[in-house]
Amino acid sequence: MTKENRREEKDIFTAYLAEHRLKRSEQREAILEAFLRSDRHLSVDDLLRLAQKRRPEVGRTTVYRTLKLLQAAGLASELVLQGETRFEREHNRRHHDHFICKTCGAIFEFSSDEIEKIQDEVAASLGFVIEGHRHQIFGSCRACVAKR
Amino acid sequence: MTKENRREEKDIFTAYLAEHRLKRSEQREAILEAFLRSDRHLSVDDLLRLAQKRRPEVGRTTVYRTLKLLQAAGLASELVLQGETRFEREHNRRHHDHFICKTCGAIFEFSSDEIEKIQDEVAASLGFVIEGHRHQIFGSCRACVAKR
DNA sequence: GTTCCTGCAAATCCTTTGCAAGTTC
DNA sequence: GAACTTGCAAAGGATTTGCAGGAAC
Repeated sequence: MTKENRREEKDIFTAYLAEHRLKRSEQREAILEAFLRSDRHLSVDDLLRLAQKRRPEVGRTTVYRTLKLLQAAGLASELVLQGETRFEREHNRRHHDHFICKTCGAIFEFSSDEIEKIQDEVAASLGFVIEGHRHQIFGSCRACVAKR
Repeated sequence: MTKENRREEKDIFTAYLAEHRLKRSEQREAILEAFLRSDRHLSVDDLLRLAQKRRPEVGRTTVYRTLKLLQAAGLASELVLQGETRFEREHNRRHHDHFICKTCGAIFEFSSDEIEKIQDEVAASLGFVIEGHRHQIFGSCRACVAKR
């Protein structure tokens, strides 16, 4: 992620804090910075470790609390993959779903307009109004298949 | 679910127990019976309550343990919907995915060969071998939309 | 009789909350 | 200085595990 993009998301966070009469803090900055710099799907522990590299005194509780703020600000979203809770960037990202390699644990993203379209049709035929969805595929990735 | 089908699944469970040198028990029977009689997506508590109607002494621990056995025997599968763990019958059922109404909490099942097909194509184009998937849609169901 | 099951209580794991001390505005 | 934030420790909720007594084979 480029520095300019991080700037944009930091500005959004600053605006979010101001709007809700919340305060900035070294911990929140460190957590957000670590979150933005990583392009992976982070667990709370991952993020705690990354944030602590910068500021060793950051506590796990603060990571949980800051993640809630980031979600409320539209910067992060939570996903549960194979029973594990993880977080990814949300702002300015196209909707996508996930493919998880059960062998190496890698997470890939995919998206298909076609699938979305059919999904909409299926929902419409049942009278449903869609607010969101989650689509996860499990299996083995190219590299792991090749190794066998 | 018909009596004959329940018979079939009970036989499978009996065979599973025999094969693994495990024993039958009143509790396991009561839990399986309750599980099969219900066509809903059950939480552990739901199942505990249902099983206790028949045998009040069934404990929560046994429900957890029996559900593990049912999954291993291919009779039950676990799904996590909106953060809640639930179980549904698995044997002889066509693959399907879930639509969850956020307003009334109802769970509907859907399936689309077209979606599966495109999903396979997407996976193939990335070199993935699919072992399974989970596809959930959230929104409002027909009844809840009509009420507004 | 041996092996497996059960329920309870205790232990775990993950996440949230209460609180006193420290920061930000 | 008032209001917010932090980390710790404690509390919560869901699930698992150790164990002594009971049931199945």
